[in-house]
Amino acid sequence: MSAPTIYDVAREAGVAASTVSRAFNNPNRVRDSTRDHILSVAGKLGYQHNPHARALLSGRTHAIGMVVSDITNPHYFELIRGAEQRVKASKYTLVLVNAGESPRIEYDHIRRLAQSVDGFVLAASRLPDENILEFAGMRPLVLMNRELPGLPSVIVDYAEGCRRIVDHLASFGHQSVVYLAGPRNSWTAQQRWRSIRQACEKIGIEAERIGYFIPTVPSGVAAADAALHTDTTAVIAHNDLLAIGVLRRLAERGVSVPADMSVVGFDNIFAADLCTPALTTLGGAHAEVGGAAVELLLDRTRVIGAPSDAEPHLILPSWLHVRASTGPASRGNQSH
Amino acid sequence: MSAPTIYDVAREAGVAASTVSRAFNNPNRVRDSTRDHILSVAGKLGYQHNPHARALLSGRTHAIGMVVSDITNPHYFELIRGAEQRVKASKYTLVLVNAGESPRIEYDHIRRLAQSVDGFVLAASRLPDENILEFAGMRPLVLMNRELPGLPSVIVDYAEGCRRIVDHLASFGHQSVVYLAGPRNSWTAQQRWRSIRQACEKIGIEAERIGYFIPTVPSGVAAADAALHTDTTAVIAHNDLLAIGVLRRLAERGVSVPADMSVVGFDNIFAADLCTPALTTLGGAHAEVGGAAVELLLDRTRVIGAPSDAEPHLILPSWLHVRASTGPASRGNQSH
DNA sequence: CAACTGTTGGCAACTTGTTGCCGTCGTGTT
DNA sequence: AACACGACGGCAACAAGTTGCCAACAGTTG
Repeated sequence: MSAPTIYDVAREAGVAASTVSRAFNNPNRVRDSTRDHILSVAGKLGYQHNPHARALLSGRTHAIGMVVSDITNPHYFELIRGAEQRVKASKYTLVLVNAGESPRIEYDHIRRLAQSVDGFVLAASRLPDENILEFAGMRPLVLMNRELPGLPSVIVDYAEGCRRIVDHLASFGHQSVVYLAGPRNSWTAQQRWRSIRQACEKIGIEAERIGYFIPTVPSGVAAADAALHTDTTAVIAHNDLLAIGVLRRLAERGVSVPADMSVVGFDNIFAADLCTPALTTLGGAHAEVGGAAVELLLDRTRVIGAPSDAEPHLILPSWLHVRASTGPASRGNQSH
Repeated sequence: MSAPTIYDVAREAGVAASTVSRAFNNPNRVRDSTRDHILSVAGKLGYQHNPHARALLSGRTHAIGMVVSDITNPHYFELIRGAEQRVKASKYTLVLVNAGESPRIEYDHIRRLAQSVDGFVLAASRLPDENILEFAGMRPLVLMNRELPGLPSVIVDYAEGCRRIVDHLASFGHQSVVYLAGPRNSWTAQQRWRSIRQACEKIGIEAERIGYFIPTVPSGVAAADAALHTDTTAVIAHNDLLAIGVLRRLAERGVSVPADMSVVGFDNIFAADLCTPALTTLGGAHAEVGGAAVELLLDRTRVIGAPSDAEPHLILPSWLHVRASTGPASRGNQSH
């Protein structure tokens, strides 16, 4: 009726339960012939490890958790795909949890999951540093698109990317840019704003940040309206979803893109190439970020407790996809 | 050092471990004052249940698994969102696993997860009936957008939806439609083709099915090319991703939509409204499907073993979003 | 042939939490 | 005052594995 245990296998194979256990975990502690016999009996009975019993003693669950701040954001697709690809090659299972842009939900989920997985990768976590460090003390943990001293992380090179965006806009004669910021507690939002400002300073154009926006299409309404209150000719939206929302709103309000306003996004999601006008956006090696993060995590679950002195910080390349939403700056667009 | 156990709590509180256990699980088996004392000691020590130890004995894990056939398909967003919403109101955790359109991966994942969750919801499973029944014997299980006699399921009303699509196309004067089918092992693909054919028969227009396509944008190339080999004036793609791929390919080949060819999709994903021309597509109460499936599952994890005689089959409504990709049939488009 | 070494497999203790069963204690009833 | 009963808490067995330690055995060496 219920699932067979090692005891069933042991009885059937005429050995002790401990021998069955060793046949699986410690193959060279049992003779090859015995081991083959046990494995064949186990196969015949359809034996499967009970993950709970195993985890109870060993503390290892052969699962790793991937926490994404919003699973409905297509940006994470490539991250997830890359992570899965890498996990598939190991004996681990990837469990996904969605924080839905809520730090509280993210916190609760991780806390609950902490005892059920061997480690975490956090994608663009919205949690404050203290919380992340708290979890890092419980399980190995790797950050994606977020940095925190002492913890391993893999990020896309947004600093360089922001420079490219600003250079691109400057080359079109724009004298100012507005950054439509992502969530307040998003590390990438901080990072992008800093990089944009620095790049602007360097070449002598104005930079302004507006708001904190939830990076979704509907937020584009508020973001676009706020941008129109300034007299900028170029906006950089925190991500493509927000940028697409901005494009829509601008169209509604009769502002033509890129003639009156240039718009840039981040992530190069699939829809960026579909909207009208097609969106200029910063892409990156997202799948590689996912894969590398899992790679680092698996290293850390094997050898435990290397003190977090010189944890690796991988920075993977980004590149600008220039499409139709950016163009030459208009002169004297004071009237909105 | 390591996490406190009930034994630590018991020692600290001056009671037996069993009393601590009962204080949590069976509150009226211990006196209120004792219970309060235990809970306060537990709080002070930061005690947390070890889910593995608990699961080992009770078999309950307070987690439910949601398996989606391809997490990068935006169609599942609403399903996931609805499911999460409903789960949040319970004490359960939702773990997502992605099958990536591979039945083998789906099978392995479910098999591995089977012992770690209290039940499953399968979204548009690609597994053969036998496998699903096998898993249904192990854990409570609810199907989304798939039907299987004896198992509870929640589906969108694609039958009615297909009728609406066909009526819509017929009202534009189309004399034939081609269905660009989804994966061979997709129940919805079968169901849609059957419904389309019946609807066409009823009103006397031609229906043809082409291929089995992986429902992604890149597959649209092959699908569009195949459609152009016929002399139809209207295609119904298995989902919006495929439809968008078809739109792209048609544009590449200079076929104008909807003048030369009408295109319809399924799911009403967010990009359907962005592409050019905007896509006519069948939407549905997807979030409600997710919520209802979880609801049914939670019912089944509480009361176990009601024999699967009259399991509920919920059918939630669908509706057609008419956009720019459908229009009057062209006359005599024999030349491709 | 005895002593030594290495391989192999079994026993039993251990992981944490749950639960059936039993003893004790206090209160109420007759 | 004796008895009965219910409430409460403890003991110990149990879930399904893992692992330290020991014993048995085979093979090698002196």
